[in-house]
Parts: sequence; structure tokens; C-alpha cells
Amino acid sequence: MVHTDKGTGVRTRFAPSPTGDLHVGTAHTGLFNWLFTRHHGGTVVLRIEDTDRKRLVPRSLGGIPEALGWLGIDWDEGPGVGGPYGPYFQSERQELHQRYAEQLVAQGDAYYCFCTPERLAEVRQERQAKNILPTGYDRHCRNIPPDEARRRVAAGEPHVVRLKMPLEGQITVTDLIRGEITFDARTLEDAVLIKSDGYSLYHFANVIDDHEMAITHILRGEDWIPSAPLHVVLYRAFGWAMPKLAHTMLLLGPDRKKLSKRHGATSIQEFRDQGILSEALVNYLAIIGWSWDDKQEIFSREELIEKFDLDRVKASSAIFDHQKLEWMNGYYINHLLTLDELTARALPFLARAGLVDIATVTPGTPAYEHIKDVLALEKDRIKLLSDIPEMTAYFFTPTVEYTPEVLLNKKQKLTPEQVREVLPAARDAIAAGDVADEAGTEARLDEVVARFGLKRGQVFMLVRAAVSGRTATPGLFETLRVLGQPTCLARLDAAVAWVEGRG
RNA sequence: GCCCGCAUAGUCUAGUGGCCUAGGACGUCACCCUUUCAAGGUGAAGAUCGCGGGUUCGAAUCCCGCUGCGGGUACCA
Repeated sequence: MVHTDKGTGVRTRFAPSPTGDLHVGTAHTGLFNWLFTRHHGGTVVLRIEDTDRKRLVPRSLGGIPEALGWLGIDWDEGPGVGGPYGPYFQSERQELHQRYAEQLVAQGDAYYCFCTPERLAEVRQERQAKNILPTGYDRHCRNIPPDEARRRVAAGEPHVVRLKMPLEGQITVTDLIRGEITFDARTLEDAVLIKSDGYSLYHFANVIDDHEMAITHILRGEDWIPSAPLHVVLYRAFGWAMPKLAHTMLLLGPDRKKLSKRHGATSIQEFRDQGILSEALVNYLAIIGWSWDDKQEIFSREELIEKFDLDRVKASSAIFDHQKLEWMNGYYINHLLTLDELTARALPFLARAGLVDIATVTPGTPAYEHIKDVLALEKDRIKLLSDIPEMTAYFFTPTVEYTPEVLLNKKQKLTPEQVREVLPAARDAIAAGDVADEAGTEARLDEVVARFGLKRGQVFMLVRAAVSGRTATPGLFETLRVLGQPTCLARLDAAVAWVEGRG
């Protein structure tokens, strides 16, 4: 799919940090970003912000783009597709950042700082305790004469580059979702732009790259609001036009804290392994923090692109509700997926459980059709694809296990003696025809019901237990049909033998 | 501590001065359907619209204060 800029000039970037699997909160922001851009016919840039070499997780370099691909969030420029504004890995743009940092120092908007981490910690602690603004760094090196600073840098003294923030006045940030946010300059610190290892910090790299990549709209998490004034100052120092800003809400765990690993599965990869459909996840993520009206909650991807815009995005954080996600996933499985689509998605889960051999199952083969028939029966009750193996195992295993709780189910109010009498009769009734004929099977079983003067459920449940080894299955006659005559009879015989063995 | 943000049922939300006796969805409960479990259908419980003041004939909706919750406060992103 090629997206061309329709002339709206909207260019956005999604800038994940490769420090682990794609987090659902990151994906949420990414999705909003993507929907906004696609809605406006703009260009999506994927930029990997890998400047923190200590926290870098190499696996995520490939994992994050892959997870985005799974979600159907594509990008027009970035890793894999290239583009005119590369490189798209931030670590490869360090020279550029350095150059701009030098420019800032040269024009007097930034300075070299030689303070040790130890000194910084002390100062911070003291100022915080005494409430001296700003409560962090005391701007100690801001007053070192430029010549002296340059000499010390040349001499190889460890240093960072810090931004000179205005000492007073106000800095106002305009947010597309929240309106104006005003900060008192006296509370703002001289942030580090370039670390002593030469790598730029997020704030700085971000501003430089956003400008260099001609980004027009920045959508990012609410947790970035406090650093927005710093970005404003940076843009001003360079004399660059400020991109439009929009801070999206955070995804929270049940304890109302920022959603994180300690809340359980939070990575997109984990959701996929649980058997969440990407369509359902995208839909669910889209309606948390955004709404269309007071009625609709199910949206196709196309509909989302058509309807999504920032004016209907909420500013308040939301608790991630896995239960509702599962409901939506079930809804997609039950109502929106074709049987072939469901089969394709279910196959890997069945194969992983050892129930089917994926190599021999291709569309058109009997094995494939059997799986399809099984899924047609069970799809109403599937919430997660990962539930399918357990749910459908008895359709694929050669035999089933019996327990007294199932075959001599007390709820059916049948004595073991009655079971020993009725079960063989039911077996014979089924053997008298073919289970492919559901109505015929039902009629013959009804004769058994009448003969013994029982309730239909009592006999049906007995047969259900015998052929499946469980008390909950789809409708009995369709289940028998899909199981097939030989399997049904073999299991009925096994069940008869089992109950007799207990007499 | 300081700075910033947010505030409608357990959860996600609709609502932008009168249509609100606050609508929808998830979850919960009940009933219907029924051979089990689901699905589906119907219905119910659940919100003093965080609190307190204003403004107004009239406020969930506008203003102020408070409280609560969250985020930031790093040579992480």
C-alpha cells in the first residue's frame, strides 16, 4: 500500500525506543498517530530512538516494526522502506545532533557543564529539600567563561552540553487536545542536550530530527507534557517553526498507575500469543480515549481512518480493560471473521498444541475441512484463539478420557444402573443410522428417551459425555455429525465398556 | 516537596446552558430460547455528573476554591 501526501502537508512520526517489546501504551499512541495521519492523507515516519545504548534490547529492533506490521500500522518512511529524510535510526544521526549542539553553544544558547554526577545529586537533594527553584541543577557551569570552557573541553575533561533556559517569564505550550499549558520559567531547568558519551538525549535528538524530517504534528503520551517547554525553547533558539503538539492520554493498570509489565501482559507480542486478533486490538485501542458517538463501538480499519480526528480525543487517562478487549475479540471471531479467516488464524494454535499437523493441512484437504467444521461449531464460544486447542481437543484426539463426574453426572439424576442400561441403547440407536443425518439421529434418540421414560436432556447428556468426555459442547447432533460415525461409535463403545467396568 | 495534567456508574464512554426523570458498551444479575455450554433476545441493579461556592429563570455543561487521582522532577525514553 502506497500512501501519497494529498497535499495536506501532514507529516507525523512514530518514534519508539527499542528497549523491549512493543508496549500496548506505545501502540495506542502509535495508533492514534497513524489514524490521524491517514485520516488527513499525510505521511507517517517511523523513527527508532535508540540513543540510550544501555537500555537497548537488540531483539526489539526487529520486533517493534514486526509488531507494528501485525497491527497493520504501516509507515511511509523509515526502516525497511527508506525515504528522503534518513537515516531513520537516531543513533546514526549523532553527528548532526553534535553539530547543532555546537551551534547552540556558539550562539550562546547552550553551555558546557563539567559537574560530576555526584555533585548533581547533592545539589538536587539540597535544593529539593529547601525548595529552591529550579529544584534540580543550580546552573553552576552556566557562568564559566566560554574561553575557559572550550579549553577544558579541548583538554578532554568530561562534559555535557546544557541548554540555557530563560530565567524568568512564562512559556506557553499549545496542545491540540488540551489547549494552552503555561509554565513559569523559574521552575524550568537547564536540561542536558548531549551526554558525556557524546550521544544526544531524547529531548534534543527529538527536536532536531523532527525538524530535519519536516514533522508537522507531534502526537505523544501525556507523560511528555513536562518537557514540552524545553522543546519550545529549543525551537525558538534555532528559529524553527514549532510543530503542532498533541499529548494523548495514558493507559493505566487496574491500580490506576501507568500500565507496565507488572500489570501482566502488556506487550503486543503477548496479546498476539494469547490469540487476540489484530483487528480487535486495533478497534479496542481506538475507542479508548476516542469516541465517535454514543452508539457505535465496532469500527473497521477503513471506518476508523475515515472518522478519527483529534477533536474527539479525550484528555483523561483510562484503565486498560482486558475483559472488554476479550469481549471484542470474541465479537470479531463470532461475527466478523469468515470461517476461512478464522481457520487460518486458529491453525498455528492447534499446531502448537500438537492437535494438527500444519504441514498436511491446506485448504481443500479433508483435514482442513474438518477443522473448519469444528470451528463452525465452536466459534460462538471462542474468546481467545489460544482457547481453541483446549476447547476443541476431543475433535482431534483418537480417544477421550472418562470420569465419574462426566459420565455418571449426578445432575442428570440417573443411577449407575440406569446409565448401564440407557447408554448401550443410545449406542444402538446411533449405530442404526448415520450421524451425518442430524434429524434422523435425533429421532432415533428420542425413541430411546420415550422407551425409558426419561427427559431428553438426560439421554442427550449421556451421549454428549460419551463422545466428548465433557459436559459442555456445541449442539449434540451437530457435534456427532462433525465427529463422524466411526468416531462416535468407537467412543460410545468405549463409554459402555467404561461404565460396565465400574459396575 | 515543587511543576504539570485529569476528574460522568466497577471499567470504557455520550453529553459543550433547557431535548438529561443523565444515553450507549463491557462486566454483574434475572428471565426467555434450550439437550449442555455459549451465542442471541428481553429486562434489572448500578452515577447525589469528585466536593463547596458562585454566574443564570435554568448547569454535568461557564467561573473560583478545594479535594482526589495521575504524570514529571535523570548524562531513560
